[in-house]
Amino acid sequence: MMTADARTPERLRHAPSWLINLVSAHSHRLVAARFAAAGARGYHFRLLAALDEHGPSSQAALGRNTGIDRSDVVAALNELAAKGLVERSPDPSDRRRNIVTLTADGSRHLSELEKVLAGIQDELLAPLSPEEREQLIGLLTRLADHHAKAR
Amino acid sequence: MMTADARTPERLRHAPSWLINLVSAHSHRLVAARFAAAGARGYHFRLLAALDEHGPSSQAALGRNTGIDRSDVVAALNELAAKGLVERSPDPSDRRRNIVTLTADGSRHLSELEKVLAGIQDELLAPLSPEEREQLIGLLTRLADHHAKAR
DNA sequence: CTCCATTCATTGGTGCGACCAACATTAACA
DNA sequence: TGTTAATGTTGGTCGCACCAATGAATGGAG
Repeated sequence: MMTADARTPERLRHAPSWLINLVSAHSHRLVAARFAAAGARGYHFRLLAALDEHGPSSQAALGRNTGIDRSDVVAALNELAAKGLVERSPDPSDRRRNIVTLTADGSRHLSELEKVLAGIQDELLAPLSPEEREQLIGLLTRLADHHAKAR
Repeated sequence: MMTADARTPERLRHAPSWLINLVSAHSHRLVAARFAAAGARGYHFRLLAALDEHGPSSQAALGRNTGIDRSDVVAALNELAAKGLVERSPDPSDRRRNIVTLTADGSRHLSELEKVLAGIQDELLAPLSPEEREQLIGLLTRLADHHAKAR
């Protein structure tokens, strides 16, 4: 389960990497559980969101836009296509590519997942005031941006 | 790879769960890489640290003190024992238990890993000022504690 | 003191996320 | 044209978290 109570080695209690991992693990549990209840997982949401944002895309583009490995994109798309949330068709102008399109069902499913996600944010940040939430988001954004640039 | 650049669906860019995951993924990559270079992984460090802190312990106690599932404790201890970092001996006063002890080598290895970890913290928080680091640690600690109590 | 529930170590799974290597096909370019 | 690069796909690996079941051993309730 992993809590931060007695079960955390003392030297780790204040190590940022540990704290981040703890909170991340918790958020991951929340996401996994709620998404599973909706018949989805993280990769699905990311892909659907990218499709909704950028419109029909090749699989390679999807990988780039979501940070998901090409090979994992294949697997996740198979799952999404099996559920009719997404459609794959060959790109006539480049026969290497598939054009992946969001279906109406996929769109609907994405909205669901968005609601689920919003609920999770609230639960995750429950103990923080609105100002503190802003602070946290700001700090994390800076960390993320910094490390994103670095590679 | 996963950066926060163009490759992040817009609706996720400001979702705390996403940010936390991004930063966590980055920290995880750092930890995994550096620990692997030292021949270890996260579970190893946690177990060694718990042993150093609480002294010789049963495997169940180790699981409790580290938040690692009992079954995973077994596997990780096998690896540590194979490297002579840890020793398993039957508890004479309770024959169900093993008493796990940190060896001198284990102690040395733990110190190494501690240095590695310290370096990672610096790198992870590089873009933040000392005050901001305190802020972040404080906020994360509150989140971790909150969610730890809740279960 | 006996029976039952609990604890313990262990085995063997599952799932998710993140990676990597290799391959055939197709495009782009020098 | 010949070579380099991109694309989709297959088939792995690893780390972390978690679950179910089992046999051995213990402790507590009656």
